[in-house]
Amino acid sequence: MRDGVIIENVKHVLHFGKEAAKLKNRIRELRRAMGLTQDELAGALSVTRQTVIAIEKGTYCASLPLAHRIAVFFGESIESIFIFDEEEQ
Amino acid sequence: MRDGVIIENVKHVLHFGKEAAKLKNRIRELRRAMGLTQDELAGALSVTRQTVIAIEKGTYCASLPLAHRIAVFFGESIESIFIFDEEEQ
DNA sequence: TCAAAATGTCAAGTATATTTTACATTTTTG
DNA sequence: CAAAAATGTAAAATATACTTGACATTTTGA
Repeated sequence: MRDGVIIENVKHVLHFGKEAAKLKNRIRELRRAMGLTQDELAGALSVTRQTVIAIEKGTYCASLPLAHRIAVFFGESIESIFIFDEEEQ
Repeated sequence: MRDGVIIENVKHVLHFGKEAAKLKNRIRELRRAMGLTQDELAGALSVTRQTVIAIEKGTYCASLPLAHRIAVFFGESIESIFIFDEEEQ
């Protein structure tokens, strides 16, 4: 036990976007319609491929700035690309 | 020096939304037009008053789900409430 | 068919958004 | 003017978004 020294080492427990579950999007569909790969889209949006994967899968929500870049890139509005499940009471 | 044990205790350095600088919004204006207090708006949006303050001031960006709730609350689109400075080349 | 390209997964780190608490300043109003 | 209400500020914690790197599986095409 070495002198009673305790080092707490839990940096962050694994999270998984609670909100994201409610938020679907049409990104995969739009990306494929343009014949783009995830990597190419990631480049166009200045994010990593992991981010594209996570957002397409709904693992978590895009930030507002990213949502805007996505909307601009596909020439549509944020609200037409991201579908908010209507149970906001 | 007590036996060479080093406990690093820097949890997180202070950040300040880099993106937020580019993102202005009309929330204060819209809130006042409805005669609402920050606290009342916060309640209506299910966030704290601090969050309303920070977003009105542009300290950081709202998340996409919150941006959506704000848009619904004021009956406008996300893009009409949040103004993205156009230097997204 | 088999190699390359595309997609998926996992883990740990960094960045940013949001909360909580507490107090200070400004604005409103009796 | 003084009290109350509204707004501002600050620090530390938690939640979520995004990155990096490494490797596994699926899909595609010569």
